[in-house]
Amino acid sequence: MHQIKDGYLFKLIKVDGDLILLRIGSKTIHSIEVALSMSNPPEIILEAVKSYIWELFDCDRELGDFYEVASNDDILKEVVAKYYGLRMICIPDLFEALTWAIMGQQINLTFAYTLKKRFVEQFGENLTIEGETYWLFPDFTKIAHLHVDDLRKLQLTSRKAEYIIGVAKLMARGELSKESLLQKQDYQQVKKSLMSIRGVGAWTADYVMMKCLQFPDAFPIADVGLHQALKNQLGMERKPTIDEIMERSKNWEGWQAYATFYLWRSLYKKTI
DNA sequence: ATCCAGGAACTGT
DNA sequence: ACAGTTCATGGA
Repeated sequence: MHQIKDGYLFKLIKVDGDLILLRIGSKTIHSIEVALSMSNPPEIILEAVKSYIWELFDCDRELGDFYEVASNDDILKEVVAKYYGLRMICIPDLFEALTWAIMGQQINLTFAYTLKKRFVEQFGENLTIEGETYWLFPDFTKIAHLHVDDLRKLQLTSRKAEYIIGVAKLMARGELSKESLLQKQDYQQVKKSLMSIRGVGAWTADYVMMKCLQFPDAFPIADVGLHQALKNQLGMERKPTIDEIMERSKNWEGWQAYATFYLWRSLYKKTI
């Protein structure tokens, strides 16, 4: 879905039917520089690219309050100092966010990435530039027509295949969209709507609200990665219980998604 | 081998 | 509302 090379992030997007490769860089900490594969793009495309980038990195978020909260929190103090400036890396496409969350349920991340790669390379569009191939996440209209067996071949379980095709069908019928979810604008209402979808429980709903709908207070509290990170940060020999996390996260009110994201980041040992 | 993964639906109480 | 069971498969 994306590649990082020479300090640039490459990402393929589709605007108005055109596939456009973005080369995203940042020369100073207060700027983002984007180059397009399309020459002389019209203004309307430039605007679409700008809003995409803005959403991808959650740029409307003012992080001052979060850092204020985190600097007074024993758990967050360290990760915030370490990854200062990190913003939520969002998944603007609702279908991608839901599908990815469903794929990743109850399996290790390595295998989840394998599944996603197979899914994308089987059903997604791609563009090859200078010998490098870039992929677009599959469109829900295409997935809506599939059968469970089509996804079983990729080693998705029958259940997950049903869930993913079900989500695609809901979206294809116009019964589920990012716009309609965002119109609710009340945390519990949005979460309830998401959880009414087969295959979407509390964890997935919160994950999607965090990574796609940009709720800074979304909190996938049952997440095992979060538990692992907390165990590490607190130097515990066991993972914390849900009750313990509820207690310790009281300070994070309003910023649970960012707290979770920074803690997830602490699990990723490889230095970029 | 054994445990467990960035869970959720289903079933029984 | 709540607890236990089933699904399902690769990574470490």
